[in-house]
Amino acid sequence: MPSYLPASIEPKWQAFWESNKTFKTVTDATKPKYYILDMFPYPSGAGLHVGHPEGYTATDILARYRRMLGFNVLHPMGWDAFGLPAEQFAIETGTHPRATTERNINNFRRQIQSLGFSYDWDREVDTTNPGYYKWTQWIFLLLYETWYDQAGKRGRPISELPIPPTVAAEGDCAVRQFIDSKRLAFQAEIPVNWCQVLGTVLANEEVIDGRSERGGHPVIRIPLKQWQLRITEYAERLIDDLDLVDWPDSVKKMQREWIGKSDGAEVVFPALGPLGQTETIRVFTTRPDTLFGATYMVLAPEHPLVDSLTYPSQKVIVNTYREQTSRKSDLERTDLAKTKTGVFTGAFAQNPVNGVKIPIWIADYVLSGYGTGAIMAVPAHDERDFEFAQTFGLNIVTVVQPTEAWLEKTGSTRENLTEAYSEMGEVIASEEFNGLDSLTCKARITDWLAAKGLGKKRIHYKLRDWLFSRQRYWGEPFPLMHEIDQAGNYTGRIDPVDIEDLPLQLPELEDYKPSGRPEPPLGKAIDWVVVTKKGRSYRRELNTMPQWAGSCWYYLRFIDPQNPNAFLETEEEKHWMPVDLYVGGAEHAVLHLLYSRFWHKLLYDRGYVSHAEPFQKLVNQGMILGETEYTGFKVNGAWVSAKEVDFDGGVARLKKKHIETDKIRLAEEMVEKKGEFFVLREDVNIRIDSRAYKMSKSRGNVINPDEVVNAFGADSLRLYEMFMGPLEATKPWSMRGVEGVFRFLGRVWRLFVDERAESVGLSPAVNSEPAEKETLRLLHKTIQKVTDDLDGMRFNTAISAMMEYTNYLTPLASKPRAALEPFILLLAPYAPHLAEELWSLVGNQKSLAYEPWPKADRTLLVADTIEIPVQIAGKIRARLAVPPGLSHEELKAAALADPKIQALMIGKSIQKAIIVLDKLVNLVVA
RNA sequence: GCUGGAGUGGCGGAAUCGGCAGACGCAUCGGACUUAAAAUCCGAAGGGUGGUAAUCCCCCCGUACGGGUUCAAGUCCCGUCUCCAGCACCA
Repeated sequence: MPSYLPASIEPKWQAFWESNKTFKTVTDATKPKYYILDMFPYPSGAGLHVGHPEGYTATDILARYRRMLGFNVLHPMGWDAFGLPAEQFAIETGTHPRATTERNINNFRRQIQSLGFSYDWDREVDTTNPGYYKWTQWIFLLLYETWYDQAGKRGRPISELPIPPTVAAEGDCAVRQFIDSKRLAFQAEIPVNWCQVLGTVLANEEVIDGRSERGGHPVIRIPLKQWQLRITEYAERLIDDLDLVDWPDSVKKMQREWIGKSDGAEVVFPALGPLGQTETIRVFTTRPDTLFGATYMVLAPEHPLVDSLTYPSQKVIVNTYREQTSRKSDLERTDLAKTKTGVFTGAFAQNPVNGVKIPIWIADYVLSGYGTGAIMAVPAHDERDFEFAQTFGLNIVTVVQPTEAWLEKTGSTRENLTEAYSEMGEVIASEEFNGLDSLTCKARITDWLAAKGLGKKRIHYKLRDWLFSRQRYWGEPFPLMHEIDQAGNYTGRIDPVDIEDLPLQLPELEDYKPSGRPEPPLGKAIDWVVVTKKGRSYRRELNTMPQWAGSCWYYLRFIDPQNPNAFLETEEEKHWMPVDLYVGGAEHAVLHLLYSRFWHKLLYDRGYVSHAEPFQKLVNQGMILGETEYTGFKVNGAWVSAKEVDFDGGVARLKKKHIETDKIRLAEEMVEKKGEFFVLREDVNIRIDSRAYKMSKSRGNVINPDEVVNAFGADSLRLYEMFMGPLEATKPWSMRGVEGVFRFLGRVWRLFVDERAESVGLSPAVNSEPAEKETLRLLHKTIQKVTDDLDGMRFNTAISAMMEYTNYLTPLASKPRAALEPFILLLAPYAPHLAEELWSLVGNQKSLAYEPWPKADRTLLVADTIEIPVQIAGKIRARLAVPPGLSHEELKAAALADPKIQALMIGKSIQKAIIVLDKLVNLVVA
């Protein structure tokens, strides 16, 4: 019985593509290029889950489609294989991370290849391969050898850095320090996020709510000397150049907010210390227009002036407060946001605009890491300051006139606000600035301050420099050496490893466990650490790079993956860049994409790449959830309605009483829908919880693609993932849905193959007779629809169209090749194995991978008759079967000739007739 | 709290520009084929405790909820609710 058996078709064609190098990409300048890229995976030990192939299938379909359209397509795949999980796993199991990484990569490759993606495997890259990380290290050195010219707004070679004469006069050591302080890769002692459990520092971006993004371990702030990358220099361009790319607005917005540009002024407040000394407090404000409303100041508890400004009488209370806050984690500091805390230092500052004396407080709602770590507080116009002023009974002075509507809504008066008025408005109680609108006043007051030397215009960013060093083993070693003198002490001189000595390979280590202290494990590689070069002795830099390093530039290496002499060849770069379409998960909206853009801009400034932005179009695929679960609740064996229960997927508790309830997983047959909710079939008063959850090992709802391929084949998996819904949407898995598309592929198979025959062969119904007019019309309609939907990445509706066409063809006794063969080509990007099999079955020798894409003939799309609904007062009362292309008058006449309409028109007259050609007739009657 | 996105049959979803709501698929039901079952093929189906002898046909209601604009609203406007995601003392 020659039924549709993917298990016999799919491996055959995968082997064919591999041995014929069908998808090997050769740069061809005579064709338009199309670079279509997936976010390469981290090869975890768990293997592929069904979320991975969602994006991969979408890009594969488009890659295959573009090839058929005659594009020179680059579609590569590789591995982001450095990083914490491999190392954690290695530590737990005692296997070397290289071994587990290799095993995981092999498993991922096997799984990905079993899905029939058309990657050019000759271009595979692996970030842990020394041939790859040689160039990661090379780019790091480029950062090290670059300074940012703010005037020219670009990174330039460090050799071009102008040395101020005063520095030059101080000698070589001062010059070296000056240069080091300007490099884009630099060392600084700063408070960093230290994670004890992971034994490493983490970037701000890797810390979520005071815990590590990976593993959720607690993170504390300690000062450490660390390597950083000066991404802040690129802040402005990273914002501005978002205008150049076709990305989802949400991602652009997230990046803009992460960079967090705010425009304002830095203002200087003189303050009187306890010893009679005058200290200068610098604050940053975005609202200099409210300066007259500043009634107190707040320093972050960590602010350097706190000690010298605290009066003896306040010493104890201030020190106690500082100690308390230092013990709080970032998490606790934000969690306790509801009530503001703080203490008075005893000192007063002078408001520079009106000379008023205002008290200086310390409070942990002011962050040491942002702006200057100090603020002028304007309680009338800032919510946080208002709350603080209320708590401690501080003055509130209104300097922007609230609108009447606002005063009424909040029950405030100008003199007595019930909450802060943070809108712009007319400036009042501000002497010479009265009557201006906030925006004008902001500029005027800034100019006024600048003229008096009391302040200046200032732009601040939330973005911090990128903490780039990690105290872990499984990462790229820094290609830097610290000189030591004969006694073994550091001289302060740092030299890069010579380009010809790259890659600087990771040393073999027996024990790569983090020590739990900030000393990196690489220090244990005694022989590796000490180097003598050109008569100088060095100790190597012991930190390794974060996982992001390798993924920052992999899209460039794919263009020229084996090049031993350069990270990529210029002409190749010019041909292929930028990436035309980049598809991946939304979880990389900030981190990976921001870091990559930063590195790309460095390479652009230094002349190694030809575009300012690497990724022209970006699409985030949505998450695939597990199968929908129906959950009922029981207490002491008795059903409880879901409306009585608090349940978010984990523990279920009775509302108010906090009694934990039993959770019962229910089969679909046991529940039914009643109104808005699902209820128990046996007792419709019991409401049931119904939802789909994120796939996770602990929930046990993970779908392994291998199982799906074994049961239904790769084509069914691909097709189902695309048929589920729009690519960007979050959607629940359904194994029955996979079965549905499998049945569809079976129907396609049977269009060609007679299942009742002895062996696989073309069905006798398939013939070379000309196709009927209606068949051709539907074929071309399908071609049109599938093509349009591919261009718009609406894969689900394209598949629907192909299903409809198949449903039309199935009952036909005669199946002309002219109706079938173009259809194989339409299906090919989605179900390539089946399509190749059918293509060869109808007599082709070659793969269809480069067959020209079918073109819709518009002249064949016109139907003989179309149906026109006729409405009376907006309600459909009749349908007309008419030829297309009738005029307004003809349509109106046809509608009025309809017996049903005539019956309804008795005793009525037409007020107005709305006629949309070939669409509808609507009669407004009286 | 702020900022996005979403809410359509039993389920996933479609309706691309304001013009026939529910395409396509799943689940369900009926029929054909079969000794029987599976598979396959053909067909039905939003709801109505509305009219009718009737499965034909007609009528009413229906895109989270309440209003509005329009000849016409899932689609546009105003307000409310719920869910998802991101951000969260950034001065």
